[in-house]
Amino acid sequence: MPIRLTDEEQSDFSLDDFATASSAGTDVMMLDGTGSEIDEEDISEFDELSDECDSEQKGSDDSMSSNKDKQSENKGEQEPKVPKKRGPKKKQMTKARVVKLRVRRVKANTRERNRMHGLNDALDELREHVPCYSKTQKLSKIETLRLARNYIFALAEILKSGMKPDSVSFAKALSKGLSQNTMNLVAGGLHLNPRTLLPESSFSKPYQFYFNNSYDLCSTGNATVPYSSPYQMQQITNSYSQPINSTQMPVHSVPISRQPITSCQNNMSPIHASAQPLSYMTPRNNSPLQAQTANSSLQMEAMTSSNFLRCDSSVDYQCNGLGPAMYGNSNAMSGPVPSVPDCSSYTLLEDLVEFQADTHVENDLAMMNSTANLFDVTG
DNA sequence: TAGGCCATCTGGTCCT
DNA sequence: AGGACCAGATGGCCTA
Repeated sequence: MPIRLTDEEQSDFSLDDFATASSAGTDVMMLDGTGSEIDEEDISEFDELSDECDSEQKGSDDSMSSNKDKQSENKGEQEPKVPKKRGPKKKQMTKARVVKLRVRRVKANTRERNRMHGLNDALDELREHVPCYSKTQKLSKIETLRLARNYIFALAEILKSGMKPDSVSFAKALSKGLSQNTMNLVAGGLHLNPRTLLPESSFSKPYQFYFNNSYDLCSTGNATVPYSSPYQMQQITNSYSQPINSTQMPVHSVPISRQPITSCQNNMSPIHASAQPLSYMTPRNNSPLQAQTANSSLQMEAMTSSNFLRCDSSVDYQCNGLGPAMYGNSNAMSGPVPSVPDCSSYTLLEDLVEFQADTHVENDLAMMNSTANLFDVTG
């Protein structure tokens, strides 16, 4: 039922009343002296109208038309004649028109507010589907979008390469271009020491030691024994992000993962044996040796840090039957590990996303396991 | 206290 | 014509 306002009633109808009626979906109709509805006017006159409103509020008793007349008279005395503006003649401003345009503006504001709420709702939904989801510490809008972009890239790379990245590389891929705070969240979500995501220049001395000494750890789980076998290096193009400038190397070398993805259910033979390693696994602007040693030191840091859990452990725990004890960290996993669906059935990115949506998580452990499951993708 | 983030208002433009 | 969309402006809140 629309609200019908006569000329007198319009002046008593406050903006709050308009807002209330508008948000309630109630139409407010303006009636002229004869009781018929007033047509809406050209909104381009709103500035002029506002000025007139202001002058009205200042207590001028003069009518608007006489005000205009006075203004034009003054102009005529002081300034040379200005050629008339083209276009339709502006209609005379009346109180009803002021109110009417105001109503239109209030309606538009309400629509805009609702539109932004819809946008924010969608963003909230997106927040729930990227790593590091937390109800208490929400990611900002821009960080959410960046993280989602990184996440999509990372998952796409996994699907493309069929190779399982270690958690540090995965975390670094997710953290590209994010603020330090969000980086910390990413690291926390993957149960890594946030320092592992710092650029190597900011490593403290012990980390620099690892960086300078090319340790490599066997990813089968024993954190105390350096992996001694030489491994292959391969030149790849970093397609994950554009180099900052052309003088910085667009080509990186990374070690090929020695642990191809295996089937969750039956430990089938390694797949994608000839697959390309993940291009985003390499720290940017590193020499091949730096890439190798930095990656190793990061793995060392991740595996030896007693306060942080490697995400890999849950992957292997669930998919290869390896328990967390294999990582020499008895505190690594606490409580029951949620059951894992058949990872071998997740062959498409959509399935991955759907899987994570279905397994919407409420806490870090569940989130970690859910994310960890995404490592295990079969072609 | 400066800076980041956010919600809201606003007017312009585009689309249906 | 009306609504959707966009970007600028503004003020409030929070945090380092």
